[in-house]
Amino acid sequence: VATRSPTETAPNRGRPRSEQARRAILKAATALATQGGYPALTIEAVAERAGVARTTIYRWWANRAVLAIDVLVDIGMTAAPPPTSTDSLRAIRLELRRIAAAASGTAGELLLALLSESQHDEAVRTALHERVTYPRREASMRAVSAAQDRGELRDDLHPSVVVDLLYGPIFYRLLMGLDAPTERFAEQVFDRVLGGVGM
Amino acid sequence: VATRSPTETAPNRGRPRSEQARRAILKAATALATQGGYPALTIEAVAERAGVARTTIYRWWANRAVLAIDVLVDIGMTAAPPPTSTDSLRAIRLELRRIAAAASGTAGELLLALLSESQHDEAVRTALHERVTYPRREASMRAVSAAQDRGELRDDLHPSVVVDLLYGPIFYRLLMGLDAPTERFAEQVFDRVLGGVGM
Amino acid sequence: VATRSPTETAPNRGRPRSEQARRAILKAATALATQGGYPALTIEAVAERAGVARTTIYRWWANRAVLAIDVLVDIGMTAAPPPTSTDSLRAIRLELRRIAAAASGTAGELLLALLSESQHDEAVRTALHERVTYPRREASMRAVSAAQDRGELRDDLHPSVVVDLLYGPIFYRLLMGLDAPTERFAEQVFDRVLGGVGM
Amino acid sequence: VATRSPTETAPNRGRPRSEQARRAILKAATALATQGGYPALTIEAVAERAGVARTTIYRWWANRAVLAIDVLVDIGMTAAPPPTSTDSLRAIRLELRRIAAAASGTAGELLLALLSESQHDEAVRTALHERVTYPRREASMRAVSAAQDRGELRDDLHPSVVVDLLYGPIFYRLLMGLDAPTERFAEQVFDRVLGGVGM
DNA sequence: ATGTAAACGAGACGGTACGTCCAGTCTTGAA
DNA sequence: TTCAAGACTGGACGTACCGTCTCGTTTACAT
Repeated sequence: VATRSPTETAPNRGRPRSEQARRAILKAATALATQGGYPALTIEAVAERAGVARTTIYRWWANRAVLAIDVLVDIGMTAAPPPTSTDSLRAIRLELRRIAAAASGTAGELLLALLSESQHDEAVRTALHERVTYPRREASMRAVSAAQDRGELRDDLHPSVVVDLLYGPIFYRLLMGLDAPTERFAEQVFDRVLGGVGM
Repeated sequence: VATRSPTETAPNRGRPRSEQARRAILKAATALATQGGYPALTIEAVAERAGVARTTIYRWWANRAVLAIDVLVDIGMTAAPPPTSTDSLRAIRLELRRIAAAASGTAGELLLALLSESQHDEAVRTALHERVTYPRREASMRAVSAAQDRGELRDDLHPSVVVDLLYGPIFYRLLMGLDAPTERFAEQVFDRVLGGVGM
Repeated sequence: VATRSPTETAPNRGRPRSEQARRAILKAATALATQGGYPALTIEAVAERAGVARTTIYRWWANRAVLAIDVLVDIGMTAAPPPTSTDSLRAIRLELRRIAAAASGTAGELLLALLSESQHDEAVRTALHERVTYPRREASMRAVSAAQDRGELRDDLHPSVVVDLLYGPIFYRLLMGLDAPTERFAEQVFDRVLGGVGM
Repeated sequence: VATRSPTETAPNRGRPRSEQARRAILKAATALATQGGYPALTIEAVAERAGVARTTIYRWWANRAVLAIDVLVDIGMTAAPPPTSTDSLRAIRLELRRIAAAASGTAGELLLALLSESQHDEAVRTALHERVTYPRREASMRAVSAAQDRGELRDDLHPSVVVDLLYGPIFYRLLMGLDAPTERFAEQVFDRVLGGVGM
């Protein structure tokens, strides 16, 4: 969870940041987002609930969007910890199920809102990619690449294409508000992407 | 393009609705959305640009979200008219390319914003599904179903799963702000979904 | 009591200004200023007390200073109505007593605060002069001028000098926070300015 | 120039106060006030300009108002040093001219702001009187008293009334933002207060 | 020489009010 | 009835300073 770094000049100058306040803010923000989604995650409400001054929030988070990113990362880390052994296709299949299960809640909601926000805020876009999108995506791509090397997958495809084929359908259902992606659906996707749907 | 219907009491009483105003509003809204996306599409700005009173907009559109839906439909109809002959897999392949080409612009941006909005507004969610999501989705599902009947596709899969496998990757790239989905990518997706990526 | 004029285009367009709101605002502002002086006269407090939205205040008053001017004028008009018959020296003597009596309260306090504010806000300075300072000052100068014409006063002095000699001591005590100018003091001032203090 | 006294327990314990810092603060504060008046005299700006921590300012000055008083005294001492020989009417006439010349600048501006502030801050009011208002006023009153004893002035007037008659018009013009009091005006005032304006 | 008390630099914190932007509603007169 | 105009309520924003607090660091006197 990375916020603005404590104004980096000398290492230990000035009053140290209040860890307590930071935690209270994040906790309050998470609670609010869980209950009312992104619209409920106002700086004002967070400040009140955390028992913290509004200015204290602004000192560390530039706006509510980047605070929401921290909340999203927090939730995501808990609900679907990033895959550790990304070296096999099996790991991807598992990860797929986890994502499907985890994302159909506050996490998915926040993600959607932030993606929308990120279209007009460079900083949000960057943060979202660096802290949410890319880490998992690249782990997956490495796994795909390894599988290609082992001869388990066609190697005439860029790994990103394979990753998109796998994750795309899950997030499609999620973001478009279609039927929620079940774990069963995730498994079907995995199997059919590997085997194809043609005769 | 469906707005509120002219308050239905007696058929033709009072001043008739100004068709000109309706068009001016939609045109202004489209222009604003094209330039600055959803955040620029404020009722205030639309009213000024269309030379129309704010009240007039609210008389016909419940809020800015549903106005944006009309804009989205307008743009979508032009950029990627809904498939006419949905009876062959070829048609889906073509549709896929069209979507990939069309959605990487104002349309995709608006869609994302509206999806975000729809999470806390029942009416928006319904309108978005009825006027944007379902029509195309159901046409695609019928095409898949027909292909299954003709024995061109495995028939142990629900058509919706196949549709998600095809459209998912495209919209995934689009909505997540990854590399824009190119037409080439669309073709790869189609081919690999049919043939599989395994060895 | 002049605020921003109702956006002057066509005469009777749009929803008319709410007289009720205007009065409630002014009443609330006066009450707050009377109790806690200028510092208590915050837009926020006025809005709450008047049961009015903050934006409504800002629509008609550019900032709290010009609102305070209206309050000052209101109070001043009541406590010391501008002299009607300004044609005799007797009138000035009376006016002097009235000012001395009236200004030692909320009015004096507001005046001081506004003078301070006006030093860095052109608009406030102008409004203060046009609506508070000049009207009375010019009436007094006309009275002095008339007295000079009648031969009751030396005519080798600019009327403004005479006015300053008369009003200066009163406001000096007032603004500098010295002993409050009593009516007795006002009379002494008048008499000694006319007769001199020398032997 | 009186600030808080160095926490008085044991006589000479701990690190001694930095005279250099004190001077830097006062110099910075004066510069800021000269340029932008009282509003520019923020603790934050002073601290930065003086290269000093905000805490250091607060250690010696209770708030920005009393710091401003020190600035005012500094400026006043330089621009219009207090009269040395206050024993003759001539000295008052000179002092009057000096005041008129000096006060039409940063000094007058600060004075006005501080008078305003002093209305709701007992400590400021006291300090302002003790360090600015009274010293000069009492010197003037002694001079008047002496002149009365010598038979140069009517002795049926309290000296404070005479002082107000003399200084009032000058400060009236100054504080009310009327035409700046010129030295010529100061002389007229002196002469007319002694001789009267009547026929 | 060394311990200790106070000053100092830095900066986080709680807090108040500001003025702004829009949203969506209400009220009027004219078409 | 609709339309244009515009006043209204209301929520949240992000900013600027205030004055307080809590650190680590420095400095000089008193032991």
